Amino acid sequence: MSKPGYHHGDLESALLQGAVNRVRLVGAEKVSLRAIAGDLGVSPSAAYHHFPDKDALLTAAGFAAIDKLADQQELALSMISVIGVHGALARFRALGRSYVDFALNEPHLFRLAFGEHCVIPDAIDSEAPTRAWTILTAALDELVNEGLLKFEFRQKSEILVWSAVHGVATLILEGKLPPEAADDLFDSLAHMLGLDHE
Amino acid sequence: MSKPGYHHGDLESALLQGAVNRVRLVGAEKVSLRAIAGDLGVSPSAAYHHFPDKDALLTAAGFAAIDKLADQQELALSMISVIGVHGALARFRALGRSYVDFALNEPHLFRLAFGEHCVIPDAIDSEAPTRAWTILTAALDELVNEGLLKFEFRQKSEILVWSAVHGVATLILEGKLPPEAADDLFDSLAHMLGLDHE
DNA sequence: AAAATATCTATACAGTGTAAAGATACCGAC
DNA sequence: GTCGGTATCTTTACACTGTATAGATATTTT
Repeated sequence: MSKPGYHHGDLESALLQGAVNRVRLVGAEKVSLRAIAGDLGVSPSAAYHHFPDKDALLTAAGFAAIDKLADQQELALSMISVIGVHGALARFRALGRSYVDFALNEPHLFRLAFGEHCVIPDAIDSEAPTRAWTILTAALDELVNEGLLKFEFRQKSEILVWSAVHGVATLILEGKLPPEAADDLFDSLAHMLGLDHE
Repeated sequence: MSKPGYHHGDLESALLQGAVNRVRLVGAEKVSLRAIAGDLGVSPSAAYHHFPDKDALLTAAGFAAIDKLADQQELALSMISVIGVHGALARFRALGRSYVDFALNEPHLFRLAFGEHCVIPDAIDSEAPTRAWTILTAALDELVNEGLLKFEFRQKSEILVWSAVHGVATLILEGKLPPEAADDLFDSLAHMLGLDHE
């Protein structure tokens, strides 16, 4: 499936992977199609049989990055096996931490994923909600089920929590807030949602 | 100061203004230095006597955009002359609205202002806080003075509020949340800060 | 007035995305 | 199997980009 002949075999996914790698290293604005093609030992024009243009390839890479974030979040969740109240709280916090950590550890992928590429039209009431959204709602559901979050606040909590966590992640990333701001924010969120002690 | 001779007279600020205009229209990634120079009837190389490279010019344009946002916020604030409790609440909300409106009305300027250009190192406890920060803290101070916001929550409210508003603005801008999410967020924030009725 | 300096132009070069045409390998129909 | 069609890849070419270098022109200093 990856024999080096005239035909590559699976150039499409190879290009995508190459694009992700390059973006990861130097950022989306500085990756060149020719470099990605060069890495694969392939002519620059070859890409045009699999993607309409460079922008489309980067967009695909961006969606891959979104998926990587979701993977990381699920991994972070899976590492907390505690059940009950403490588990729900720990998972809630871990969700925020993994989000911010991804932004700081993979700044270029994070920027691509949430930049002007990868614009999802009307996501929240879309019929195919994004994985990140599903993960978040599940965590909030757990908080409600444990009696930690009042049901009447749940709906609007979705927007508040995602916005706040995404905001603090990007503001730290772009140097507008110091790294400690993340934990402060988590404290505030937990407190204001009424998730404090016990 | 702007006579069309061999020497332009004030090329530096003209370039900056031209850069802002072009970014506003097509986005930072698609502006070319040559186009900006062309608009001014000037050779492409001329810019290099005023900015080290294209990136520096865009960065300067980004800081100009940050200033435009602050202008817009102050303008929004100035239009609310009510004093007392209701005034404090209205100003708090107007601050959020103008932030989100700027993002939606000037998406390209907003992206540039908060993108990887214009990275301010360690902003929050910097000795020269940004105007946006000053404006926000003033609004929160007013809430405290009016007895609407408990003093013990003020400090962390700064981070929470800015993060949430910035987050919802970018998530709406990039199609991850619907436009109505902004008002929902303001409601949540007001409610959770204890700023509800009366 | 002459010399020094700042500002701008002209030219050139390497690198970019991508369109067009030709080469090569695969795949299904006979 | 063989043949033709098609998908895939290469070659070549073009317009465009940022920017380095060297020369022209105006301004400022002496």
